[in-house]
Amino acid sequence: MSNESTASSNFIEDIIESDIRNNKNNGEVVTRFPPEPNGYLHIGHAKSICLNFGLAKKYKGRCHLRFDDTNPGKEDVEYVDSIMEDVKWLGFDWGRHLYYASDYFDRLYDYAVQLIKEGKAYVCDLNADEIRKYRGTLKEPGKESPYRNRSVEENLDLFARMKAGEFANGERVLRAKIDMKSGNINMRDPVIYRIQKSEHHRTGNIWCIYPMYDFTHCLSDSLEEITHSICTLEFENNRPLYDWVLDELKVKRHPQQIEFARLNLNYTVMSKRRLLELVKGGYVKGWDDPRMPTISGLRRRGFTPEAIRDFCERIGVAKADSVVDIALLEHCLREDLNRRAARVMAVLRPVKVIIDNYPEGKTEDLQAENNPEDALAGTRMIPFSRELYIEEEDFMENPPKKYFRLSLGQEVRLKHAYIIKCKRIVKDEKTGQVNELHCSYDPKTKSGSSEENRKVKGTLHWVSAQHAADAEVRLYEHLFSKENPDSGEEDYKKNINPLSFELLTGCKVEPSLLNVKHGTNYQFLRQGYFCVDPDSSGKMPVFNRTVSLRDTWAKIKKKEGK
RNA sequence: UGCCCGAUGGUGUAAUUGGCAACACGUCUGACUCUGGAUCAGAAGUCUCCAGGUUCAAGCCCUGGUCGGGCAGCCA
Repeated sequence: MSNESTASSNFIEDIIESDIRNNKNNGEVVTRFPPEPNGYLHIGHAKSICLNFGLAKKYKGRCHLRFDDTNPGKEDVEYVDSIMEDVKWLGFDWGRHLYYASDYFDRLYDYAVQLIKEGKAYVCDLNADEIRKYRGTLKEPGKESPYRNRSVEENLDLFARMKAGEFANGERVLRAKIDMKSGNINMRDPVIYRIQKSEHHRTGNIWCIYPMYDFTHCLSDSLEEITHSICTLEFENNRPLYDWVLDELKVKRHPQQIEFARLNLNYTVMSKRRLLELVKGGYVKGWDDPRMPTISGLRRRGFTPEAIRDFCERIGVAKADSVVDIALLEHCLREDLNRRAARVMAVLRPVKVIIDNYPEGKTEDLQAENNPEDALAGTRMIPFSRELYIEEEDFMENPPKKYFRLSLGQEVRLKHAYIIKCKRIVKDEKTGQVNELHCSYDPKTKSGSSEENRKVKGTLHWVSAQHAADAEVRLYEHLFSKENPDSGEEDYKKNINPLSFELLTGCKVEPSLLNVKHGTNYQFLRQGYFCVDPDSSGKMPVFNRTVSLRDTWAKIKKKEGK
């Protein structure tokens, strides 16, 4: 596992290295990952997590996990728990540095009082609608609120009464007194506290006023002595406000906010709002639906933390918005799984093969390597007998050229077993469907025996019919059929790929797969990587297709089809 | 005639901070193979958004454009 080290540097590291050279913050590097617990983490968060924890590790600093829980209406412990689980699963450790913005509510309140005392904040009685109107537009400056010049005493009194619960939701807010004519709308006397009489998942009902993001975030960073506060591009316009609050309050540590471009992936949607909608609307089976780009979805799909970290490393960090090709994610996954997943044989769409010249009732145990990429993975025995299953698509009555698989009169090797030749087809009289393939085998061609080293073009996977276990297999593809499903012209939900999920029952797998541990990754030979779903039981193993193998034959077919 | 940010092969990032544009994914060839997997070898593809300027030298600096993104929650 050497997927760190020599990746080329990015502009954030340049800034940090320069800060270290100048002994800024005494050369300390402290970062944080600050999720709001209002949804599940997704691969875009993974980029931020890898960045923040990675930076802390690289520069021997630390990275905090802080829940930005200032909006009780939308937040929930369910999300807190899942976020912690996901960060841990990704392989990061915040140690004792677990924080909640809600832990700072008292201090934040004191800071607000300080601002009021210095005449830099005021209680405003305008309602939300009026505030919007006074704010002006992108092109026109705003107007000052009629409540802007209240006395400090009156502001103090009103703010205390807001806290005491004397007013209804929305009746008053606390605003920073900055500049209603600023070109940056965030600076037009932003609201920093609002009344919200709802129960908070951690502080219960003791607060009925809650601080806004712009006030909370910078001060939380400062309180935790963060040095580099890394966030996504949409907060660029908030940076002047971030700096304003810290400057006016004259805090000891003033972290530097640095923005980077969030991750976008083609064939998927990433916004929390969209993901929530997919879950709540029943378009997927939950936050951990294997088609979701959530960490829990990827985990259930069979992704490994290593693959995700490697991906985050490779995509880099920059300020230009971009869309990463999902093929890169899949590449990282295959690369990791290739060296760790045990090979097994599973027939997804079985067709029966009868080897006429193989003795009835005979069973042989054949040795099979578990992973050709890993000598330490060892071998196992798999049973072979007269009746087998092979993959439906591995036989064609009228094969096109370059078809290396089984057809009438043609030979193929059965992996780890013998070379067989197809002699006769038994079809259903009515449907014409192939029921049985009668073959002969050549006893001299047993795998491992050196006498007969005849080469055949094709090698198939198979399972012994009497020994095979039944299994359920769930096939997944991209959730959306368009590269950019949410481009705006149409409802993104119209672009959901109807083939993104396919359920296969009656699959036949080798007996070693009967009692397997949830989450284990396997490679089904010639098919792809699959992992054991939590729905799996000792009676009926259930596998999710994580990702298919690279398939040159499929590519050839596709090309010729066009 | 608001403010802020960005632009380098198809995609994502680099470029010793001003020195003959590189890496990865993808694509295409070929070799090898008891996985049409993996691996190996190779190829095509960017004259760095445009126009000026500074300089012996510009993807990097300056000026002006063009195009793209973000901002008008009592969300974060």
